[in-house]
Amino acid sequence: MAEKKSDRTKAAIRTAARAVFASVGYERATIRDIARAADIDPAMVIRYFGSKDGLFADSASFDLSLPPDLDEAPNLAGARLAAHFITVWEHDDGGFAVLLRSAASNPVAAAQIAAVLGEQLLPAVAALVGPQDAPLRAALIASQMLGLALTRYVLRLGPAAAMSHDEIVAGIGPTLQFYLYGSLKP
Amino acid sequence: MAEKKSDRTKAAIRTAARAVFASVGYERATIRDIARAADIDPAMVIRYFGSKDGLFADSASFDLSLPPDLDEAPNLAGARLAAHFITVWEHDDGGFAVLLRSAASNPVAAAQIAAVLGEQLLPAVAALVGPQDAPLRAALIASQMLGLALTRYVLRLGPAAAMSHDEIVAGIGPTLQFYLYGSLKP
DNA sequence: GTCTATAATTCGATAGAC
DNA sequence: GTCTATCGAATTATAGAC
Repeated sequence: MAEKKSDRTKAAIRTAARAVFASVGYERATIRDIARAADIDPAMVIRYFGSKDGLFADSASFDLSLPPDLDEAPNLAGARLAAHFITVWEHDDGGFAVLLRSAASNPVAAAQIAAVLGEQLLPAVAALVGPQDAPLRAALIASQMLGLALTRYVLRLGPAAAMSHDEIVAGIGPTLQFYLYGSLKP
Repeated sequence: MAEKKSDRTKAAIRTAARAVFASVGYERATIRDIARAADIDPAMVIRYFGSKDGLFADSASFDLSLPPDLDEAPNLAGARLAAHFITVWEHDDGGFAVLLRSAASNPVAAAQIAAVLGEQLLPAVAALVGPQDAPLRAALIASQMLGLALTRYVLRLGPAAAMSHDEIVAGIGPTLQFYLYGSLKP
C-alpha cells in the first residue's frame, strides 16, 4: 500500500501543476490545462486539492536553504551566495519559478516570496553584518537576485538566459559582496 | 473642438486603465473594473479602444529616454544611470509599472520590455563600452534595475520600498559602474 | 476511485434603442 | 455619443452515476 493508485494520481497532478503554473502563471493556468497535462480528469484535481487556490498553495513552496557557514570565508560570501542561488533555482522542483511567475499579479505568491526573504535571507545577512543595516543590505541582495531570476528564467531575455554559471558568478558575485560589506553611505 | 466630449472620455479611460493594469496586472484587470474607475460605461471602452488588448497596448508604452552624454564622465555613469532610472519610473504616467506588473504572465508585455532593453539600453551600453561585451554588460544592468523595480514598485517589499533615492544611488550606482567597466572574467 | 453532466459565475464583446 | 440588454464562451466547482 505504499504505492496506491491515488498516490500516483496525486503526484501526477502535483507535477503537472508545477509545470503549468511555472510557465503561464496563476491566472492563465486553468484546472483543465493542468488535468490535461497530467492526463487525468479535471474533477480529480478538485477532489485531491480542494480548489485551484489549494493546488497553487501546494505548488508554490520554496526553500532557499542557505549554507550556514558563509561567515567562515567572508571574502568569498558574495560569490558563494551567487553560486548557491542559481544552483538552488535550477535544481528545485520548480517551486521558485511558480512563485516568481505569479508574484506580480498574485498576492499569495508575493507574500510567500516576502516570507522567504524575511525568514531566510534577512537572518543570514544579519548573521554576517549585524542587525544594524541588515535590512538595507538584504533588500539590495534580493533586488539583484530576483532581477536575475526574472530576466533569466521568467522573461527569458536572450543575453540573460545565455549567461553561463561562471559568467553569473563573476558578474553577480562582486555585487553581492559589495552589498554585504561595501560602504553604502550616500 | 479642442475639447470634445469624446476626448475627455477617452482620456479618462486611458488614465483609469493605466491605474488598474498597474495595480492588478493584465489578467485580473477587467473592462468593467476600468470603466467603473473611469466612471463611464463599459461599452465605451470597447468603442474607443476596440478590445481589451487594444487598451492594454495603449496603456503599456514606455520610453527609457536615456541621457545621451553618459560618456562625458565615465566614472559617474553608473550613479547617473541609477538616478535616471528611478526618476523616469517615478515620473512617467505609469507605463512602466503596467509593463512590469504584467510581464511575467503576458507575452505582449514581456516582448515590449525586451524591446525597450534591446533598442534603448543595449545601444547606450555599446556606445560606452563597445559592441564586444555590451550584451553581457547590458543584461547585468537590466537584471539589477528590473530587480529593484520589481521589489520596490511591484512586490513592494518593505525595505526595498523604504529606500531613499540617495540610498538607491549609493547602493546601485557602484554596481552599475562595475557592470559597465569592471572585469567580468570568470 | 473515476468520470459525465451541469450548475453558477464572470468576462469580453456586440446589437440596437435613444 | 451614450447606455441597456444580452450573447457566447470560458471558468471553477459540485452532484451523482458507475
